[in-house]
Amino acid sequence: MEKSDAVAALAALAQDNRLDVFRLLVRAGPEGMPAGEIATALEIAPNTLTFHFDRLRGAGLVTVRRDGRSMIYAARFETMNALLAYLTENCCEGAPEACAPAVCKPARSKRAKVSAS
Amino acid sequence: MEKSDAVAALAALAQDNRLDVFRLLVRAGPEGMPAGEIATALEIAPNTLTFHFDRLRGAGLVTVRRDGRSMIYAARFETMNALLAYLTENCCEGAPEACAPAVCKPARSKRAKVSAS
DNA sequence: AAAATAATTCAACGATCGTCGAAATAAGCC
DNA sequence: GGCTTATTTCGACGATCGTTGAATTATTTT
Repeated sequence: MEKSDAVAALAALAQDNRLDVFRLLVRAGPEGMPAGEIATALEIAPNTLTFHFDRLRGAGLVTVRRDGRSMIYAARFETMNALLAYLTENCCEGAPEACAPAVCKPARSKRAKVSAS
Repeated sequence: MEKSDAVAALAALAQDNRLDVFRLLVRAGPEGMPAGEIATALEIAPNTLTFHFDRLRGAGLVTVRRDGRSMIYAARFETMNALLAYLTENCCEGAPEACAPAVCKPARSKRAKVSAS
């Protein structure tokens, strides 16, 4: 992961609503969650949510697909792991054996009911 | 670590110059580095650097002490580890056994020459 | 005390951020 | 076709961001 990618991912997560959205998507697992459901769960206006999705998507932290009239957003664990790897890598330069790499995996393989925070 | 602390730390790291500063301080180890040395290493104006130090310090990622007319800044590994723990924790809810926690340690115990970038 | 060095403070600036309201687009339902 | 639902687009707004130049404070040196 490049430094600019890391900055983008950090910036994407460095905001209350977006961090909530991402955490919710992580808990929702790889199957993701429709935008409307996220909006009601976190009490964020739909248009504001779109704005945040754009930023998360720009940072590669989220994917979208259409399902009927719903947009299903899902966390990209690959990017999150790359970010964690980048951050730990920086801390361990010169002494890699002292550091434990971080791994981010979905909480559940099957979609599950998730409450807001 | 609280969510607001995590957002603060993420925001502090989500900027090119600040990420560079923090990485440099991590490599410098617990003994830290004088502000002027950082300024020349990264080619950042001293007043601009002060601005970024304030933000890093506000997020608890950095400490300062005075040494003569120099200000010595040092990375706070404790906070960085708390951030990494917070981020991985979010990814592992419901399946903690699937996740490896991240640890951030100083690269060297003794102060060493460090180049920019 | 005067001069030099190291860092901070302050006001200003354009740029980006996060939110809102209103309108537009997209897809399913009658 | 019209009607409803789901989401996005657009323009606007105040707020914060990152940088700069000039002035200031703190400390050491002579």
